[in-house]
Amino acid sequence: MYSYEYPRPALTVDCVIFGLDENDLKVLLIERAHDPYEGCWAFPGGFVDMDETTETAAKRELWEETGIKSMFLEQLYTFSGVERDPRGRVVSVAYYALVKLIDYNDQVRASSDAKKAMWFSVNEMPALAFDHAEIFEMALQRLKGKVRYQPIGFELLTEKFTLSQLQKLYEIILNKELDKRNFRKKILSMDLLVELSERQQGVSHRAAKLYQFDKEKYTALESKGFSFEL
Amino acid sequence: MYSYEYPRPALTVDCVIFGLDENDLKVLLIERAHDPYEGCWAFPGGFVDMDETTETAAKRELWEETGIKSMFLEQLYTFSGVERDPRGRVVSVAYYALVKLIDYNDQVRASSDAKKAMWFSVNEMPALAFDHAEIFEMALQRLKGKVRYQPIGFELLTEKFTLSQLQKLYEIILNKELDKRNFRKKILSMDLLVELSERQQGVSHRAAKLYQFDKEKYTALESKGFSFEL
DNA sequence: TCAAAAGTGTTCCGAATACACCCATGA
DNA sequence: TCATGGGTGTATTCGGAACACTTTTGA
Repeated sequence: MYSYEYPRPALTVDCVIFGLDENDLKVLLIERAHDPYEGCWAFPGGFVDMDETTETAAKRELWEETGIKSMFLEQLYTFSGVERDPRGRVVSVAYYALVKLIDYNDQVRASSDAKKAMWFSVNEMPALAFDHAEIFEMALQRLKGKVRYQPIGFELLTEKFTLSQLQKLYEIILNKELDKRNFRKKILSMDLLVELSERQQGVSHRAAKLYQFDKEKYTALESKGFSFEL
Repeated sequence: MYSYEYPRPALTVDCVIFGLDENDLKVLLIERAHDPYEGCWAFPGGFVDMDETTETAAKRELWEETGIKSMFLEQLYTFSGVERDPRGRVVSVAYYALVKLIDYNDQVRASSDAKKAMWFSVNEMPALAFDHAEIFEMALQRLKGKVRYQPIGFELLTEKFTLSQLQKLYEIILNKELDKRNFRKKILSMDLLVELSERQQGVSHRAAKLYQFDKEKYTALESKGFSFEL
């Protein structure tokens, strides 16, 4: 038992994990096995230990619940509604993460059997536990906003990708169609993509060139006041 | 005494309060009266009560420490470094606020005597307690970023203002000079300002027209997908 | 009459948009 | 040979940036 002179809220983290498949932006949810909200879907999360930051806690939860180790992770917002957890006062620091979905599909599915984790399209979300619907809304808004002026979209793709895949990504996230020629013109003019000598494999049409995002180049440009904007 | 099965970090809020005077963007600091960091300057803040959200707590602290009641207030970031407070584990949710400085100068000064509150130019900051230097940096960056695509700058001015004052505001915050004609053209073309029939008083040169920000109009436009961008 | 800030338009340039056809490949 | 997506250039429009002089007012 731990005693304090004044009462303290419990502190947790919750993670909104975004992944992209062929046609959809998805998030990973976990089915709750216990009350409250038993059977309800919720974002993975848990208590913050005394010797870790909230960010470390978020990474740990992600690892424990999905097997995903390294990814883009950013603090979203701290939710502190007095009644947000029926068990008592719980303040939660929410994070959002971007993962290369296909890389981790198997691990997640493996851990699914134990914990019932599942990817849901952001357009077909089930009812969520606690105030997670609010967290979700904010995470989606943040992603939509951020993707336009920071090259974080690449975190959702594999290392090598075609320009069409990249365009599709933006179309899915921003939820609007983009012109192919204008998109390519703009993205290539930024000089952040490396054209590889490889090409797409096993497609029944002309194979597209593969590209890679050059993070060093981006960091260099950024520090010189360059702004990525789609 | 309050006892828990697992240890819990203490939860606090800290507030970065921005105000604008003639020539400078300023923040309000409080001189610490006790250890740790006695005599050091720090942002106003304190513990979160069990029956209030972090936002409520931030507003309360602001009221207690400065007498300022209503202002723009937004969550900044949650700081959770394990060693950020030498007394033990303390997680702090930081907020930033924008106030019409001249309105509150007196109240703040009144409370100054008791608590030693003082406005510091953001360009002449003293050493800060805890990790408050980090909080400050983030708050300033956030303000600079946000001011460009949301009309929050008006929160720093009085109800009625001249276009030159508004331009000065942006020049101070963004830290660069703007062209007068282009600025006026742009800001007026947004149709968010109401031109009043009044004029400036007591200046020893041609008196400028006074304007007012039309919040209703902005909310209406915003919901129709309008984007404020300077 | 001088100092100090208010107020006002036009030109130029670059970026964003709109738009349609041929090419390569595997089935 | 056909279906499927890959790949490419130009003309137009719109917004941002640069730029200087006249007006008003109180001291």
